[in-house]
Amino acid sequence: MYKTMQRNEILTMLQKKHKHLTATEVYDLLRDKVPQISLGTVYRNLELLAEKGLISQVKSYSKQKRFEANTKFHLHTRCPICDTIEDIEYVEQQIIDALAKLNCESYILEFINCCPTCKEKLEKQKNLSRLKKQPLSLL
Amino acid sequence: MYKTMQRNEILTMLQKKHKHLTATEVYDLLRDKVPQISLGTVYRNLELLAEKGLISQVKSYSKQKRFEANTKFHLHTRCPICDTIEDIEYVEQQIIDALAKLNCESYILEFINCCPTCKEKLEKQKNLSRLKKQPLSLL
DNA sequence: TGTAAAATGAGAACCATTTTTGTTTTATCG
DNA sequence: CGATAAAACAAAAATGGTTCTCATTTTACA
Repeated sequence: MYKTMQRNEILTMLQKKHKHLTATEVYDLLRDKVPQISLGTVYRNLELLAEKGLISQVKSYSKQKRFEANTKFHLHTRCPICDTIEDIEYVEQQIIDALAKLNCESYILEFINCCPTCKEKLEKQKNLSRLKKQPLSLL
Repeated sequence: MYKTMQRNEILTMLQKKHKHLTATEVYDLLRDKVPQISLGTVYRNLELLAEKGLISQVKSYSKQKRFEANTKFHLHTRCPICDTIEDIEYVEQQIIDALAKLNCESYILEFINCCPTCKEKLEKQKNLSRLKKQPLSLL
C-alpha cells in the first residue's frame, strides 16, 4: 500500500471528525482541501483502509455504508429517520458476554433510537396536526 | 387494499416456501404461474404486505431486502458468503430479556454463520491450496 | 352496469457502489 | 539519479437493487 495524499487525507478526516461518515460525506468534506479528488477514490480507500484495519466499517442496517476511525469494539445506535449513528457509551456487560458465549462466528447488534433533533421535529408535527383537528371556531 | 391475484400469489408463495426470499426470487418463482407479472408489482406488494403485517421484512445487514411469511418475533443467522438466512430455533431467553429491558426503541440483532454448503466449499479450497504448495515431486 | 379508487405491466429513473480505462504517482533498484 | 513496474488516481461508464411514472386494466360497490 503506497503512501498517497488522498488516502492520508481521508484517514485524517475520519480521525478528526470522529463521526460515522458515508463515502459522499467524506468526499464533500474533502473537496475544499483536495479539489480534484474523485468519489471513486474515496470509495476505494475507505474499503482499503477498513481492510487493513486502520478504520472500521460501521455494521448497521442502513442503505449507505459508514466508516469511522475508532477501531475498538463498541456498539451503535441509529436514528431511523435521519440515519445518524452514535456510539453507545455503555451496554451491560452481561449482554456482550452472553452473546460472546454463543457458538456463532459473529453477530451484528445495533440499537434504534430517534436522535434528539428528529424527536423534536416529530413532537412539533404532532402538535400541528392536533391544532388542525380543532374546530375552526377555536383557532 | 383490493384483493388481487398477483398479491395473493406472492403471499401464498412466501407461505408455502417458508424461506426468506428477495423480490427477484419471488418474481422468478412466480413466473411459471403468473407469466405477465412485473418485478415492480412484486416489490410494491412485498412492501405493502409487510406494512399491513401479513408478512415481515427480515432485518439483516445484507444488500437485498428479504421477506418471510412468519411474522412472529424470532432471530436469524445469515451466511456471509451466499447471504442465505435461517431462523434461529433457540436463543437464550436471558439475552432477549436483557435487550428488552434496555430503554431503546428497538434493536436489530443478527447472527453471522457460514451455511453448511459454503463451509464445505471453503474446506475444499483450503485442501486444494495446501496441495498446490507441495513440491512437485510429491504430487 | 357505471364509476372511482386501486392495482397492474412496462419501462424509465434513481442512488449507492463498483468497474473500466487511460494517466499519473510512488517506491525501488540498477 | 533516472528507469521501471506496481499501485493509485480521476473521470466516467456500468451495475444492481429498488422506486417511480404513466397509461391501461381490475376491483369493489353504489
